[in-house]
Parts: sequence; C-alpha cells; structure tokens
Amino acid sequence: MPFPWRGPVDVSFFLQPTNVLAKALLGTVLVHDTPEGLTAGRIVEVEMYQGPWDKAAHSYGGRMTERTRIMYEDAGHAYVYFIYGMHYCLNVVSGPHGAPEAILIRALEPLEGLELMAQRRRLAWPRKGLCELTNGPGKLAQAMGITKRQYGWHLAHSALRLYHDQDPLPDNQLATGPRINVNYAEEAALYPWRFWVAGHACLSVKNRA
DNA sequence: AGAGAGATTTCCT
DNA sequence: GGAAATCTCTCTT
Repeated sequence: MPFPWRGPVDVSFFLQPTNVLAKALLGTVLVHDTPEGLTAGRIVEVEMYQGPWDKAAHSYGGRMTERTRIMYEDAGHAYVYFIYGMHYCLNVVSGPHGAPEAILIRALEPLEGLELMAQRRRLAWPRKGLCELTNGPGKLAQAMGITKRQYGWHLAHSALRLYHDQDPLPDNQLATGPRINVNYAEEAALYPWRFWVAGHACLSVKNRA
C-alpha cells in the first residue's frame, strides 16, 4: 500500500529557480482526491516556460489575460488551460511572485486509482499498457479529473497535491531536449527545456518519436 | 509507421 | 480569420 508515499511537499519546495524545480518535480507523485475516488501518478516528463522572454510561453512579452493571471502569482499554484477546443493541461506555477513562469506536466506513471482513470479516459481497459492512461499532457489531465475547476489551487495544500516519494533523480537518469509543439517560437523552440526520466515507459508519445 | 482530418476555446492580428 | 504547450481515429504505405 504505497499511499501516502514519503510525505507531502511543503510550500517551500516550490521556492526554487524554475530550472531546478522542473527537474525536482521528476519522481514526485501527483495526487487528486475527489468524491469519485483518489488517483495518483508519478511525474516522469515536464517542460518549463519562462515568460516574459520565452517566445513559447503564454506569458511572452508580459501578456496577462484572464487565462494567464495565475502565472504571475506565487509558485505552487495550478495553472490549468484549455487547448485545441478539447483538452486541459496542468502546469505548476513557478518563479518569484510577479515572474510569469510555469512548468507543464507532460506525463505520469499511473500509480493509484487505475480503474477511475480508465473510466475518465473512456478506455474499457488499457490494451497497450497502463501508461496510455497518462502519457501526454491532455491524457493525464483527463485521467486525473483536472479541469478549469482546479485553476489556482495550491499544490501543497489542496485536494490536488504533490508528494515526495524517492531521492532526487541521479544525473545519469535525467534527459533533456527541446520542447514539443512550439515550432512557431523561433529560437525558443530550440531551448532544451523539456526534462524527463531517461528511458521511462510512460513518456509522452511525441517524446519517444 | 506515418500522414491527415476533426474535435472547437482562447487569444492575437 | 487563424493558430495553438493535443488526442483519436482512419486511411495509406
């Protein structure tokens, strides 16, 4: 019975530079406690976005809209956005207050509540493997029951929260590369701001291509 | 395995 | 009007 793993993260966990926090998130466990049940998954792939100078960031140029407002708040809040008219994506707000930085959660390894995840994903049962429940940003939001409702929640003390589980990832298991689907962002499209657990089975499909 | 279309909100020009 | 921090399905090699 793994839950509650090693222990919940403290607010101070989020007060690290974004590039440090992005790597520290790998291996931590995201938990969502809902009336329908508890789901949990280990973070295995992330991307960081550092507005206002990052052309791929929603906050590029200091843009602040109703959608991006939370990016300017304290680190640790959830930034959830709706994309392509279909999907939600979860980010961890990062950086100092007023600095619009965030870390996109791109893939999880499913750990708890697998049947509920499959139900939310409308999969009778994963045919190709459990990873297909959560191996992409839109998929994991759906499997974890994350929608705009969770926008602005704090990941240290809400029903959507993070747990430490293992020691920090050793350097030889950390892989780095350009971010996915940001080709429009000119030089920023090449920044190596995607981080993942090397060789993990549950990486997003595009990461493995 | 790889390409293409469709789902259709939020934001920018 | 058009593209986007995506995914699933279908058609073609």
